[in-house]
Amino acid sequence: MKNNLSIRDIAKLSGVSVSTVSRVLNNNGRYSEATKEKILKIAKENGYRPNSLARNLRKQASTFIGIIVPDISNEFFAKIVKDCEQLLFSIGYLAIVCNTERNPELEKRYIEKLSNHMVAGFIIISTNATTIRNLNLTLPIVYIDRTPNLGENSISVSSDNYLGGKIATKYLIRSNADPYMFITKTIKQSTTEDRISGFKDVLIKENIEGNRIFSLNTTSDCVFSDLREIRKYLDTLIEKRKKIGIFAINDKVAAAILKVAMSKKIKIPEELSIVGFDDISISKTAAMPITTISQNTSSISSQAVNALFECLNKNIQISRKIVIPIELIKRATA
Amino acid sequence: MKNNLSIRDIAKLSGVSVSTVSRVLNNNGRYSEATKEKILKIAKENGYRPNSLARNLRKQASTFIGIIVPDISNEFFAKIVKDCEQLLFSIGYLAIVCNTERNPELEKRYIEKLSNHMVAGFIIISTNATTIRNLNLTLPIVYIDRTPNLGENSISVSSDNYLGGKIATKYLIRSNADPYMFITKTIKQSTTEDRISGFKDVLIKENIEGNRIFSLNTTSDCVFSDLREIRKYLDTLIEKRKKIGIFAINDKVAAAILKVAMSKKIKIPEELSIVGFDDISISKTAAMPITTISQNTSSISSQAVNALFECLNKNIQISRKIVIPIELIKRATA
DNA sequence: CTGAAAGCGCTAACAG
DNA sequence: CTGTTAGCGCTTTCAG
Repeated sequence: MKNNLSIRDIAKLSGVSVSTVSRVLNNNGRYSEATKEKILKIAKENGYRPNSLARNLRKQASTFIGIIVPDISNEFFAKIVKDCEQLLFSIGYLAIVCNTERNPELEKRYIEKLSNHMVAGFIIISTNATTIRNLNLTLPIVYIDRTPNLGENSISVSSDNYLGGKIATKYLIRSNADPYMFITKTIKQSTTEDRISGFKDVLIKENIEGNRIFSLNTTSDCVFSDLREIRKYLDTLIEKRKKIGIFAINDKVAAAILKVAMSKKIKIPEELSIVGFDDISISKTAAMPITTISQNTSSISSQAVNALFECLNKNIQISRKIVIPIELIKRATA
Repeated sequence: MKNNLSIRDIAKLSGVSVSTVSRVLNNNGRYSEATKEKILKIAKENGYRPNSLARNLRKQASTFIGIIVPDISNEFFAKIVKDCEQLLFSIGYLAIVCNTERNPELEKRYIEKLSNHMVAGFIIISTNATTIRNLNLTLPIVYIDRTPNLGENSISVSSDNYLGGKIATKYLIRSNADPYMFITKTIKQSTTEDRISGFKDVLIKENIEGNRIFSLNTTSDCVFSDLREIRKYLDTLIEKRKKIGIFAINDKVAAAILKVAMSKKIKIPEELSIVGFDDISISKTAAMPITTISQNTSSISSQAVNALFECLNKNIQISRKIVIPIELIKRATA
């Protein structure tokens, strides 16, 4: 195995000391051009690879970043993880990805394990904040999507969910639709709460009354497995013989509503307008392109990585709340 | 920072030597119950975390596995990466995830970087095999999805794409449809090739003639961005006034065809049958549930992790080709 | 410009 | 049952 060569072997082979080899390999100066050439040549010939573990140990540093995420098979999360990973790699870090399934116990175990001097910092996507607090970590952490209500120093990056909720609702009202919102069963999340707040605040401002939020007894990931509930609610709404406007908590729910509506031959957007949230691919692949509030995932990722990078370099824990603008994407459903 | 305590600090605090602490921490026996209790207590009180980097360095081992994947925002890949990651974690490994975008240069850089004693092995999903060969790695590698034609020892895990192609085609023919296949522009991949072979072989056996493969000038990921080509092909086929059966290279393409067909009011499955491949979520969320060949992603992942684990433990490079059975899932489109 | 030596935190002989 | 010690591969003073 040529791979097992150490810096000492290279030193021996080149007839110099290990420190010289190290200096050459790290471009630390204080060596002659001739030795440099020689060492580099020998290192290359032998396929020398520096042992990053040893280097990290010596430098008391790590080139790993832990990315904690509920589930990368969720497209929205996958995009963010992917972007973060690629940005991290471009600045010399590697991403250790951990799927927690929103299981707080598992999440805790991941974070503990990664804290064992393995990672330089964390990017934590959509977490339950409470589990983190107990670990009294000193590593920099950037939270994405869900903002934990920690008083401590922390960085959070998320879309302007509140404004998104408002814009979607206003748009529905402006197109003369009677606004309703469809949400799913979900653990209390700041993002969802914010979208709902946006919706409610517009209703108040416009003096629209009544309970206009329909809560589906399913999660967003399973919304397609049983459409009967949506069908029932839609029947209720259609009876009113007014143009209906539905703000769906996310694109999956919007797509499910669209599917039911089309099977009922409801005219979209004439009789029913739908606005989703997230702008994931389903809003393009659905039978009709779905109007939605787009989250700028690449901006989220780059802001998160930048903030983390800043912490890492300055070696301080900064406190910052970064809000990423959202955008209404007008397509066919509203 | 309590985190910075080392084993030596714990030793000092407990009034024992480092080796005793090490033995206790690793359950290596040869210590009294009393010292064990004491050390564990002190370690806990001080929030001691063993430095895994140092441990790995000393043991000449790594608890990282590199997962190389084109793109985790592709649902099929995401599922596999997620399953692998979770299985790896359950046996004590952490996954370093690398998105290569099918860029051979980037892929090479990732693999080189990870080879620097950082990872114990690789899971490489859907790669261009040629780039690997040059790196003469000694680490165990499991290939998923795409089987590189390396003569060397290597492990590959993939679905039975050939049989999948055959089953889909036979099913179409048995339901009295005239079989055609829709493929996309893609780099030469063994998986795609196998599905096509399956299709072709059935045609030969059934004495069905003519060029029946329509090649779309797009990639699967972009197939929805311009449906005109599909529309055109569908027009051509429908003119024949026979029941048409389309085997789509994957579910995304199937969903695009379905979308176009529905907008043309073509009766499905009476006039047109569609069978997809992969069984990703779009086949459930589409306007009509799509009949498809299901790839058992969890089986793929577990076989891959098992094989890798075997290599890691026995410290040998085994050679094995694992083929995962596929399954026809009958839904509404065929 | 170069080398010797210390030591990052840990494990594993070996000696007692 | 416990301690001493060497050393994993590397970087980095400190001397020369």
